Amino acid sequence: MDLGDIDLDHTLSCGQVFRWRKEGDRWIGVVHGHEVRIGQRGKRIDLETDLPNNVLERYFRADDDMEEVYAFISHDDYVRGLVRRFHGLRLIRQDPWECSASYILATYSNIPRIRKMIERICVMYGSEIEGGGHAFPTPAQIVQNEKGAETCGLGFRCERFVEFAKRMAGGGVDFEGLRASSYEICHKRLVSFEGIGDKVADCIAVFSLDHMEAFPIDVRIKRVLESEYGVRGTYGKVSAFARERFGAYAGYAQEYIYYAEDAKNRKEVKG
DNA sequence: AACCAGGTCTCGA
DNA sequence: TCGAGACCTGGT
Repeated sequence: MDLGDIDLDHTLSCGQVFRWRKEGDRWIGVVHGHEVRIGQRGKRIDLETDLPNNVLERYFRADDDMEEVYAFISHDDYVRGLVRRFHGLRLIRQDPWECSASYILATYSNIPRIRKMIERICVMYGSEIEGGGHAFPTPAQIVQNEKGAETCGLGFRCERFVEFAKRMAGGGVDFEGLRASSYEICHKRLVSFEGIGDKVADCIAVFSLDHMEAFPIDVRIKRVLESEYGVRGTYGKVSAFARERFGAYAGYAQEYIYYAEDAKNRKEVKG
């Protein structure tokens, strides 16, 4: 299998996906209801899964031309430096429903806790899969037992999560339509759902619906945009600046910046 | 032990 | 349209 120019460690630990863990030198995750074990030594990928190659290539966005991506976003020394440091960090094309549900849960929380919330949801609702893990639940599985979510430690996100599952189960969300539409239409539509605001809408757009110009802004990104570029103001204003500056691949720039800030925190914690 | 977290919603000005 | 507060809970 050829994943192209990719660094699995950066790609799977940068915070865009929540269900991967590293054991030894291999990453273990669940993709589209199948366990995937994958490792990397240099350019060589070793893989253990019953998923077809083309599904994984799609998941890892092997179709992205990274030279073009880097050309688009390398507008200044700051981003150029990040591209050099974290070369091979790629966006992942997640399942839209899993992505939406995950980022609704990610609201006003932190990654370790988000991972736990999602894991509890999967154990509570998801089908058992080969390898001993659980698939991410379907909307129908959640709707079937609404009360179950209350014991998963979701806090105020619980109601939003269940409501969105209901909406999904009722066929109220046309993800493929949103994938085919413009970024602006997609964002506008996503924001109309309860529990999805500007930031989560952009996460869904860029992480699962191929709108690579979407630029999610959380507190960290907000701080960086102010310190590096002197930009502040409303979400709409700041994200418009980022889309204008980094163009069609602004979402990639965002992920490199986010990961860089994450690395900074890890270093500080270690002292 | 406080502080803060991959924000969203509500509500006045 | 914009800024301010509240908000479950648990990591650090």
